[in-house]
Amino acid sequence: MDMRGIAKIAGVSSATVSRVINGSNLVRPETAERVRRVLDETRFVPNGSATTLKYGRSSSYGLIIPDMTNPFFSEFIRSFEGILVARRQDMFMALTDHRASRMKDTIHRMLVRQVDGVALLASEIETEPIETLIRNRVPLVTMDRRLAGQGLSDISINYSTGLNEAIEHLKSLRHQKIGYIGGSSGLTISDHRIQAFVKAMERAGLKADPKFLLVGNYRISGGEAAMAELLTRKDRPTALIAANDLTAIGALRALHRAGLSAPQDYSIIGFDDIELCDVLDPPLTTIRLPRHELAEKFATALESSAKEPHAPGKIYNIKTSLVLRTSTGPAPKRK
Amino acid sequence: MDMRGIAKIAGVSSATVSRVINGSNLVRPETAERVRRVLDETRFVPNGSATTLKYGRSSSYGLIIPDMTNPFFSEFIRSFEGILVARRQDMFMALTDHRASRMKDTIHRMLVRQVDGVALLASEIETEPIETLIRNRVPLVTMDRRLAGQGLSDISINYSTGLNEAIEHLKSLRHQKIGYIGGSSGLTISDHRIQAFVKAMERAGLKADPKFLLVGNYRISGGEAAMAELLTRKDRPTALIAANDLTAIGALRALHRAGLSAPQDYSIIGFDDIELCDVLDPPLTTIRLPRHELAEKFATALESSAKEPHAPGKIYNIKTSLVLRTSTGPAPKRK
DNA sequence: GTGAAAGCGCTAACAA
DNA sequence: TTGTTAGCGCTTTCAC
Repeated sequence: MDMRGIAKIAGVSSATVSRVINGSNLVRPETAERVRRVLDETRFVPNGSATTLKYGRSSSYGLIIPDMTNPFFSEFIRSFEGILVARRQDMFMALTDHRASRMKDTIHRMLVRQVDGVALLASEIETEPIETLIRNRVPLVTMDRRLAGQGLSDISINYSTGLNEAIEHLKSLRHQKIGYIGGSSGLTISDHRIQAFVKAMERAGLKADPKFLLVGNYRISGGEAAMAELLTRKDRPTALIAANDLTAIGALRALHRAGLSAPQDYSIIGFDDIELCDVLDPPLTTIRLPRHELAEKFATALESSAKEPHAPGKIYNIKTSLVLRTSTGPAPKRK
Repeated sequence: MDMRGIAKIAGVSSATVSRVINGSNLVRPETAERVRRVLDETRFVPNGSATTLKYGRSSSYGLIIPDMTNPFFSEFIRSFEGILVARRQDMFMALTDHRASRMKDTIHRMLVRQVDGVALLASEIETEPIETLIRNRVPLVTMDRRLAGQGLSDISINYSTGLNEAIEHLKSLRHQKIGYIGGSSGLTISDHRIQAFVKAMERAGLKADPKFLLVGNYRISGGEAAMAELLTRKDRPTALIAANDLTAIGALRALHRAGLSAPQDYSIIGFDDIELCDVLDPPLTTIRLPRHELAEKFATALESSAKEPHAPGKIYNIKTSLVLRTSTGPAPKRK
């Protein structure tokens, strides 16, 4: 059943049916009512691809995520999807599994689908797919690339607010040697995080000892390996900040396996504030990156670029803040 | 740029361009080559909505998930997405947040998008949205409803295999009183699980004491509350099987809070085998529901229904099995 | 206030 | 082997 069918039953033209469906006010109320009744009775479902073809817009957005396994992303998706539904928009989702090579194909598929914009949360980004989007005039919003341009916006993360709080907190607990377990090397987002850490340390008048800057992989395994390696050393920090919560959980595990515990032996601070933090033992002190706000900024940025394709993109900022739980405590008195 | 534009540059008609893109072999190789060069040079992206409109199929599927927070679903999505990508199909994702009321709108949006089928993993299912899909001839695949029909298939879970193993395992550790913490009440999937538990107990010659059949909510909170309540009683089981891993994790937490631990004081078995199980303390013995296989069956079922809309749907079966870790041990000797 | 008709970009039947 | 053309279902001028 199409609009012509509805039109025939209701004794009007398909133009009128279209007007009724789209809430145009140049239809006589009685006519509209008659059409609406037929629409209901037949449970009419319009063909979206015809609308998209005609209209040039699909009212759907593409979402590209590196990794479903990280709860940070699943929690983001939940918020993002909720916001889109409220705006009557749909979501195409694609996963890159951290492989930049997957991106090209993914972007192509989204272009074919005529998405009105793309939210890109993966950090493994090459310039080519981005140029492809720009060339096709499809707005793109990225996370923490700190670059904007025509049809290109970014949600930049202000790590300093949370990190300053975190380091002040540790300092007040008499920690002097504070280490950092970073994310995968080679990603700009990892660079941003570690730079922010070093800067926050300096600001607090502490030394960010290069020996205490370890590398992880944003997963539990990376945090566990880094902490385990650290425990084999003689000279060690008394507190650690991790690049994300999974990394911190890994560090906690390594501690546990070594018969140690937080916060008695080490203070551990994560980053993200995934729901799991609250359920851990000990509950994880962490730097919160507000997911719902992040999702809202993505949606806002996408929509405004989609509406005004010629307006330049913007850089949006999002603050982080410390969430105190019990994985941090006074520095142990050691030799 | 559309196919007509490409055609003009290459000096052919748009039909030929279409043939080249779709790999038709009735194009002279030289012509095809010339067209392909233009396609590359202009980085042509076809308009998928036109194809969908013409063709009546969108090569995309809808996926409806109740809850991103449960890692079981995120792990499923990862597999499912991978399978679809390999088949050059896309995925529309929608979340119901466990509310049946959201389903109607969700299904409607998917119909508008002309999806070729819907994978429905939510358990809160009313008949109306299902009928809507059938009426519109869109194949539907559900999980553990154990119902099939025209355009309707189901992936049924064989709980018995895993549960029998689990209960034999507990029995061999001298557990006699085995309890069960179920999922949300009122869902058929919860009924299937508890019935399978009772049956497996009987099969092992043990009594499934109704007092030891508790209710949870498939989340950590439900498992924790149920276990906490259990601990206030005098007469208690020595082992517990949970309706999913999150429930088991909750039970573990409650134990821990009460100063008890698994497997010394209680043996705990989960269900699903999410990745987290391996990282818990203690690592959780659980009944594995193989996610990748589940995703493959969904994809297979969808594709075969989409290809042959008139063939009747099928019921696919999927087995479960016990994964031994260390949250289970010998029954403690008590009074 | 309503209808007729063109056209969005693609594909497939038919013609050449 | 290639081109012409109709039409998928919708929206939107432009006439009436």
